[in-house]
Amino acid sequence: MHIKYSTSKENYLKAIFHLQQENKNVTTNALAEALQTKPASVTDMLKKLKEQKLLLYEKYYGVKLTAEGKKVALQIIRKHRLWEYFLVEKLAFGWEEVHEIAEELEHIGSKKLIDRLDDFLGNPRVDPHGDPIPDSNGKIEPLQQVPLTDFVVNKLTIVTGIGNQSPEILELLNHKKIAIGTKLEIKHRFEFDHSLEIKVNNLAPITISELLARNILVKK
Amino acid sequence: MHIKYSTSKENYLKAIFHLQQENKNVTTNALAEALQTKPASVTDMLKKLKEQKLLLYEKYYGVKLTAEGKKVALQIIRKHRLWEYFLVEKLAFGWEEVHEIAEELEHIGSKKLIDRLDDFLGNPRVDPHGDPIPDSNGKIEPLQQVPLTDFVVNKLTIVTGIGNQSPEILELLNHKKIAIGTKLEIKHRFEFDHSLEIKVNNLAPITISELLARNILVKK
DNA sequence: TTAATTTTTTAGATTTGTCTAAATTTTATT
DNA sequence: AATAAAATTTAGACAAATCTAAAAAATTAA
Repeated sequence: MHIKYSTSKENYLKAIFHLQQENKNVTTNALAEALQTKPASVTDMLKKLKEQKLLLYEKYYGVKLTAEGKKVALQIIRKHRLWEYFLVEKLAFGWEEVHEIAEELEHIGSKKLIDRLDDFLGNPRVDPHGDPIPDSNGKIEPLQQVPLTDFVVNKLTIVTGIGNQSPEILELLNHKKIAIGTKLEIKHRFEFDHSLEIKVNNLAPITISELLARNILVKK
Repeated sequence: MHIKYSTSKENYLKAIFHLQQENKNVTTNALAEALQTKPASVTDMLKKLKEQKLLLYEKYYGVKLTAEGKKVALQIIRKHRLWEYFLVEKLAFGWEEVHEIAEELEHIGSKKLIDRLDDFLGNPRVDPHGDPIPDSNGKIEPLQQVPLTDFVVNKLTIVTGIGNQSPEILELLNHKKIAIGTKLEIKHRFEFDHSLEIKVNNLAPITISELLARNILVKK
């Protein structure tokens, strides 16, 4: 049940889970990129994880987590997000500086520790980045995303998806330097045409149309 | 300055520091025992630590930490004790169950994290076991120890030293199963002859003489 | 549908920390 | 002081995780 996996293996499982989540192909190269390592090392590790029945792997074909692998990944994500919440809420860190520290803390083993921490923090449901925190059993709410048109003014958020995948919208988004993961903040909503003045990555404000805003999905 | 050492190396430095502190000979066997490993492995590691100027080592002679080695050891001890304090005071763990978890947490790198944690906890000066917590610069108060005769009733403590090292007292202590590290609690003080009724390691109470009690040094 | 390119895997090496078994040095005993 | 015992070190091996360079498979392009 509570087998202890190496930090490295835990990181592989987490990276695979995240790639799956984003509907990306979980390729050897993508994993190497995500884990800052070399494709050959990824192949080596996939064979070991398959050995341990944490994932299904047929060479050249790709990878899929087993139920057990998913369970392990979710526990790491739970730990990561609870520690991030702790760092921001209790130790007054900024939300942009906690990721690195949580990358270390997430590999601390004790389940009792993390369940106590969860209670101490008041069982938060989302971390400081707006990502949902899996519960003690690994259950996780789907990411709350809304069209930018429905988001409040003067609150920082992050682009989590694009409503319409046409080349035309992508061209426009590209021109405005908006992509998944970009930080956004609505500064003003113009009632006349419902266009929005927004800050992209904290740069000087720009204006976008309502139609575009309706197709930008943001967190929470 | 802030070189990152492996968990294993940090554990060696900490073990050496503790053995030095207790005025024990820092021998290869003692280290193997403390670290639950084999003497041959200790020799291998000592050569590496010497290489990195964390300690002085002449084969067959023994070991002594350099200033740098001591500094690293004290930072780990600081982290260990602050995390223990956190676990007991904030997460409601019992003081006897936190050591294991702190053994993992003490290897988390960020100095900023530990300084913030220190402030969050109100800069405690001793951990839940009564051991002093080194400050941010590695300064540590000497361990507060008092003769058992001066200790309060009904408060758990730990034997930290023996006042008189004669074979006679050691024979008696041995018979009563009292050694450094043993848990003690005074249950009653008899005014007639100042003898003490005490519990040793939470077993059935026994009685000891004032003379013996004066030679048992306990924490805090 | 071949050929070129990209992706992935294999083979063999390296580093870190560990081990066993044997050799060496130190310490204790007679 | 010689010998026995204990402690320590060396030599050689191993597992985990990584790497480089080369080979193999899959994909893309001509």
